[in-house]
Amino acid sequence: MGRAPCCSKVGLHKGPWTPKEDALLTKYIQAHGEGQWKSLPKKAGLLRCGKSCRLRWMNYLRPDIKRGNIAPEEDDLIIRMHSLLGNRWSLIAGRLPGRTDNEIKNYWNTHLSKKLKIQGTEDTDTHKMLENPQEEAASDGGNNNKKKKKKKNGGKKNKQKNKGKENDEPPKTQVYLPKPIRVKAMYLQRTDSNTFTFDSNSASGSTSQEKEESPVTKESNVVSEVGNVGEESDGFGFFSEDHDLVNVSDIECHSYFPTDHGNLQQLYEEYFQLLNMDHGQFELNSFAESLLD
DNA sequence: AAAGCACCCAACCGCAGAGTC
DNA sequence: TGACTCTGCGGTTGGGTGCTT
Repeated sequence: MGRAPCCSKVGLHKGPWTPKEDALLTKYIQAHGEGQWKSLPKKAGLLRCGKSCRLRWMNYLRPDIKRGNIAPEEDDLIIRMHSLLGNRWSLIAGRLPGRTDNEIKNYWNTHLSKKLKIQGTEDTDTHKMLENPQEEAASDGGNNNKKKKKKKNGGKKNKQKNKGKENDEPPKTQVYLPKPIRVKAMYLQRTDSNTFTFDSNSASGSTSQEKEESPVTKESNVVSEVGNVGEESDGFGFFSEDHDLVNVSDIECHSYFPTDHGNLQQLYEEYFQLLNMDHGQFELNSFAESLLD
């Protein structure tokens, strides 16, 4: 596998984006849609590498980005999802509408890992919730070699929150695979009539992992005691009814995402059950197996 | 007031999977 | 089949900002 030349190319800008660059990128994507990142900078008149453009769009400029103020329920979900999935930020982000993997990663590194370390509720190396927090915290020795800077007293801005709900999960008898929903940018596609459309198929997930998951999508929508996470068979109602393109003008981003704690809780429960089920009973698909690594 | 420290987060880097030729 | 490109992911860095001393 070769590596595409990227920012090492001479003459390309690096570092913080200027408002002008943001405007150029946004304008281009609104006109032509996402994708073709390699050629996008040139076409958009940007002196950036495609990778940088993609990152800027995905993590900052996308219209459905929800910035700042991680809600307590999101905070809680991140912690528990991390205990199940480890550092699979994109998967975790996929369950937190409007949040990017980068944001969650940053939030984890700056807030949550610290918090859990102090609370001793998770082994930050194995990502498993600890049964005996005190012992584990003691054995850890308080070293975190990955951090380039030592924190004093665990950080002055560290916000402690009362959790204590890790063992609240009621026993479930049925297991359902989580819906492989990846909340992505609204894929704006130009149509012949010069109107923009939302490509629901692309938006449902296009990463390599989601592609693996896709065969599960249908099966995972079986009616469950856990509760149907979304509406109809669309998961979060992200698709139009006929799974065809819909006019972007009809879309309001916030209305397509689960925002209440109940849905986030359901999502977590799906993962939780998946990871706790008896492997012998089921033939796990590749997605499920990947979660169990 | 200013120097040093700690924190936050946008952005970069390198790797790897998938697709294409 | 292998080389190459495109894309996405996770780890890491470094500059800006605010707090402490």
